[in-house]
Amino acid sequence: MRNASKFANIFMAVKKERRSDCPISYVLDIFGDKWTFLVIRDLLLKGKKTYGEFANSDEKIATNILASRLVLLEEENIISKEKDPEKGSRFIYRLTKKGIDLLPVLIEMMKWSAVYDPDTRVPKATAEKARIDRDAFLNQILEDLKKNKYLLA
Amino acid sequence: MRNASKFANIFMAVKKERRSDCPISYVLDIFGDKWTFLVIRDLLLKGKKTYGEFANSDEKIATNILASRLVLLEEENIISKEKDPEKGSRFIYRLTKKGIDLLPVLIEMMKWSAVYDPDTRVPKATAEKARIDRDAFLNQILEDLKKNKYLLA
DNA sequence: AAATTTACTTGCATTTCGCAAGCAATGTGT
DNA sequence: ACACATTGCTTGCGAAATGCAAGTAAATTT
Repeated sequence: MRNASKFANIFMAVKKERRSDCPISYVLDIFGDKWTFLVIRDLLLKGKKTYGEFANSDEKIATNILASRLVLLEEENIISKEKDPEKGSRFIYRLTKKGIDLLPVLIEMMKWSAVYDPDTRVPKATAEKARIDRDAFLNQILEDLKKNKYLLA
Repeated sequence: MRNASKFANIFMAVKKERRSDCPISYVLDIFGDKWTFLVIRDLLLKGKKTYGEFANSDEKIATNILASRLVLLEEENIISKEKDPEKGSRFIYRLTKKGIDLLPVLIEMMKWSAVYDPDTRVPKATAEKARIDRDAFLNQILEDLKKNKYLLA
């Protein structure tokens, strides 16, 4: 099958090949830009669920970028997409287990920013709780997720 | 001081303004690309210390990109740079405390990849240890760092 | 003093981003 | 039934970032 890749390039979306077999690089191959992790944040910590809600984030992601990232995240099985049963013109995006399991990464990012961002908006008490008992903090967020409560909502 | 920013633009490097006050966004404003975290990985987990070593990473970063990222990381006080006392044509890059404190983020990325990358190169035993006792795993890496031993070297 | 090592810089083609506008499907009001 | 709004995208295009190859400069070795 010599020209299999050339064939695929013409007729279908082709997964970019990874740059190395390193686990850090695996994450960056998916999340190595300024936007993709923000979508996860919105889903996990802000309770956003629709295209319009993502598009209205504080950071003002461009709609074409947003659309391409949602496709990528769905292809990677990090999010799923379904029609809103209450409104067919709307779609609900959800995190899969693979997506929810990014929470520890986000929490460590938050902890780092809480320490080193001089203008952090992470409240002292929140930073303390995350630092003192990380697992409890993490489980609290997961519990809240089931109840539609969100840390950064 | 009305035209302070215009003034600064002409005569000096200007920090890009942040997109929001969100702690995740703070991290992404610095690390939101496919390369910057790899430099941290090389310093923290591979024991690389020089420009040439970074440039020879598996992922083959372009030298102009590498140079720009090293400048950025130094500006952010995440790394420091000094002449190699044993060879003046060479520079040694080191992580500051702020840089070393990114280790938890890297570890969580590794853990996630160990679970979800079907071709992960993280050994089962390593993944297990990181999962069962994260703090011990983290401290082990920090101890190893002092002895110039590295997890991914 | 020539050759090599090391750390970059420069020029240029390619890719991605970012903004604004447009479009299609569904939903709503009259 | 028909216009208008909402929602989720797509398209076009200028600007910025990336990626590659080649070049430069300082220190080191031979």
